Amino acid sequence: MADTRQPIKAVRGTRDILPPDTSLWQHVEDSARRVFHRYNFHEIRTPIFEATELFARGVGEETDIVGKEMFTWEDKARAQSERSQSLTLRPENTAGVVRAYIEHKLGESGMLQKLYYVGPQFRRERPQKGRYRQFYQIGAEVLGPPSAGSESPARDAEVIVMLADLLREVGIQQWSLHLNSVGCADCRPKYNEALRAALKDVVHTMCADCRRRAVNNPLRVLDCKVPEDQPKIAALPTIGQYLDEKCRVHFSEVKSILDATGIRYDVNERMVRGIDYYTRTTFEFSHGGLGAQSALLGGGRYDGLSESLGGPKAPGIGFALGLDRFVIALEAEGVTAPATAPRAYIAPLGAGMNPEAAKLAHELREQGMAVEVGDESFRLKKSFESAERAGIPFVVIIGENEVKAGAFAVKDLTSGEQVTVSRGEIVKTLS
RNA sequence: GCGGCUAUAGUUCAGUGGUCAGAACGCCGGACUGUGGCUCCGGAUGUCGUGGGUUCAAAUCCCACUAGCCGCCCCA
Repeated sequence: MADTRQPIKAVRGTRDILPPDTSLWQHVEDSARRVFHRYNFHEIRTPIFEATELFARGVGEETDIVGKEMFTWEDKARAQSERSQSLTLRPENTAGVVRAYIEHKLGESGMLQKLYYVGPQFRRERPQKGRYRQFYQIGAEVLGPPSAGSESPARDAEVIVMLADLLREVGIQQWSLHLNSVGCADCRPKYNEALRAALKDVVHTMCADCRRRAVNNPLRVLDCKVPEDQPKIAALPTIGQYLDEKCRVHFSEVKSILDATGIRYDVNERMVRGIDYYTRTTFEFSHGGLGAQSALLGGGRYDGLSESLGGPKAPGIGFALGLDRFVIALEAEGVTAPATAPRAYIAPLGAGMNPEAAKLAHELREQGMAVEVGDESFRLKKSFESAERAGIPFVVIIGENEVKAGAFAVKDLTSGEQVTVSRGEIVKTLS
């Protein structure tokens, strides 16, 4: 038997989010839902765990996420009717959404699907500020058959504009948008080849990290922060030079729409994304003051994902926003959630007054008013202090005098004024 | 997964070998027996992260573990 005095703690990389922090989280979630609905997005809820195969095929076998960061277990068969299978806590939600799109044949409607989700994701990384093993994302996906317009650069731009709206709505001001195109299945391999060829000549003069990246993932070399390497990196070929005609046109139309809507962005040809499925447009909104985890949200187009999961052709674009980091950014900018306190504190005074207080509280709550109730054992001073501390503007006293008179004493804590009102007038007095 | 820093009251922290571990804020009680904010008085804060070791003696030194933070990798 374990020592029962030893309290059990939240496991590494997980945490509790408590009030009043939760109200800031709700502020972000409520804002997101509001903004998304303006853009005609609808919520989808997919399972928190899926077949491991989904992420292996969707996110990419070679990615860090799939290679070393997934919570995976073998779910053993316990009955003849069950089969054993490998399951994984979702490390991201796009694969699950596309799986659902395919499974429910949403493309058959011929309509563009505009879906958003809110929920926990799981990655087994080293925890840090703004990086947790259970973290929360808000994301959205636009996908559908090409005939529904899913391939249009207008979709890319609309998603990005929506995010700028969300940032404004929520109150984040110090953001920057980084934009890139990573090309398609035709032109990206050509760029990769060119990059490898160029690196062959200079990589031996670069830092140890770069020498390793040049072999594993040449695109990552572009991310290097070592000052001495910068001139060499600047001389490497850029993806822009290798985009084919269609990709180039697509990218320039995305930019035109952003220009038309007044969204500021930097084209960053060195921006590399960690998930295999991205094609053409990729983007990232970042925020200062987040330290090593500066990315607030990121996304991009994934024209081949549905097919790689065995589905129909269904080009799409989406993003994921890290709520944990988003909230840190909000705090850094001093954004606070609108305060919510009950309207009145009902203070029963003296033995036998609890039922009277409960009766009044119930009547007020039935009419939609939020109220808090003290206890007949409290001295009045304690009731007033409790109301004061909770930010409740009115105290309603119910004692012997009030019951005899058939009225309540109502004190406005802001003005200090106290009046006596009948049961029938109390709602008006408190409103 | 790698490197570094850290862990003492609810919170922010002081305390680097020697009576029973401290401050501020917060909390509780009283002055004020049915009236908050200000003031004054009093009180409790705690297996000093966990487990070992060294020592006559450990919050303090050593080791391991756990957790957090910073950076790397990577990423939301």
